[in-house]
Amino acid sequence: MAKLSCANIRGGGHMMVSDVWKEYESNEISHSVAHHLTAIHELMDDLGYARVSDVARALEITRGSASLTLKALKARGLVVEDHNKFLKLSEDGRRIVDSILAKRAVVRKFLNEVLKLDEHQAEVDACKVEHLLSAQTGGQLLHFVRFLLSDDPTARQFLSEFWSRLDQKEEWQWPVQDV
Amino acid sequence: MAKLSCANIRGGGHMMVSDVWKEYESNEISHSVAHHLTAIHELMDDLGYARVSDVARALEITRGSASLTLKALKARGLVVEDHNKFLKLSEDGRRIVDSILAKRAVVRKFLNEVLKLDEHQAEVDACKVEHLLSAQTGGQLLHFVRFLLSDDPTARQFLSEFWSRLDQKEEWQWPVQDV
DNA sequence: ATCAGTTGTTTTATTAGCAAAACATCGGTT
DNA sequence: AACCGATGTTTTGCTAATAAAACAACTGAT
Repeated sequence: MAKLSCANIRGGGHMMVSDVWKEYESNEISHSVAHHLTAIHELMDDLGYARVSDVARALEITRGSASLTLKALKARGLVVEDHNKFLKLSEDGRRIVDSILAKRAVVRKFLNEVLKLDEHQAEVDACKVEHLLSAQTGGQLLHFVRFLLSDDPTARQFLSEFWSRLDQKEEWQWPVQDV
Repeated sequence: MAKLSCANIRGGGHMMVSDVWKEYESNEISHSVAHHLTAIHELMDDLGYARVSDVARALEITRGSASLTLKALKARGLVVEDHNKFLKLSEDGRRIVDSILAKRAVVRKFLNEVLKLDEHQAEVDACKVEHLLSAQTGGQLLHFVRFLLSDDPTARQFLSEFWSRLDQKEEWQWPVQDV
């Protein structure tokens, strides 16, 4: 029978044979790491600085937890620390945040402006998914959404047709399988 | 400043104040749990039965790990055990698997048949995301994909226009933000 | 200068998820 | 009966991510 497992089920544990080829890339960005990094980014925008405590407050976790995670991120070279405990994204860290925010933005836009899910739902689902999508998927989705929401008459016509059908359902149920 | 955290960052830890309202729902389905449940489902289809060892083999984890996880799932009432150690999904378990597989199928179809990502990439990304999407998102996406891939001339025209533009790019880069 | 509040770190403990290894059980061979 | 292989469980240990609590260091007001 077919292998059931997908790319990365494991949360922790040791390196496996199939992972050896990226042994010292360690490129995996967990949900937690994604949020620590984006928190620093947004804090820099909002406050002009980001300390351990600020990150902890933003993420609603204890300072101790943030301290540990951020220590690991400094070790990974994604975050750098000021002479006075002020945090900043490294070049690598910024690249990661950029790609995450880009994916989050395009997913949110698609869910909200195309599928017409309410903003909160769109935000929540985009947040869950942002760090998991491949660059390919993110890129293609971006092209799709851009064209879909462009002035192109084909796109406008398609969308208005789709939305009018959506309105007619209103009460949709959630069928299974066999899409 | 705005709260940065989204629905469920936490991996473990205790129940938080904001979670109390669903204290004994414990509805969260982790990636791991999703795969244990779907493994049982597919094993029933393929072999006609599913034991701890079969699940472990399918997921490529040790029997010990599978044994522990499945014990927890029995305790949660999602999996039931035969008089002779044969596993089966409960009614609740089946409902969860159905919704997961439905979401996986529609996401895979969208990524592969609309965004034209190769099957492997589509499968991997769908697998990562399947258990995270809300029922609303899954439902709306289903309607969207159905209409998009239907015979409707508006949809056909839109898709062919989108694809022709995709072909003209071919080498796309991955810009940031400001979608 | 002292005292309170904020900040950062460390230590201890928890949970989820895994591996590895030891163990027990059952079933069929020989 | 003895053995081998497959199966299921338990124990121990690991990582990631958290909380909680203790601690140290700095900051500011009085």
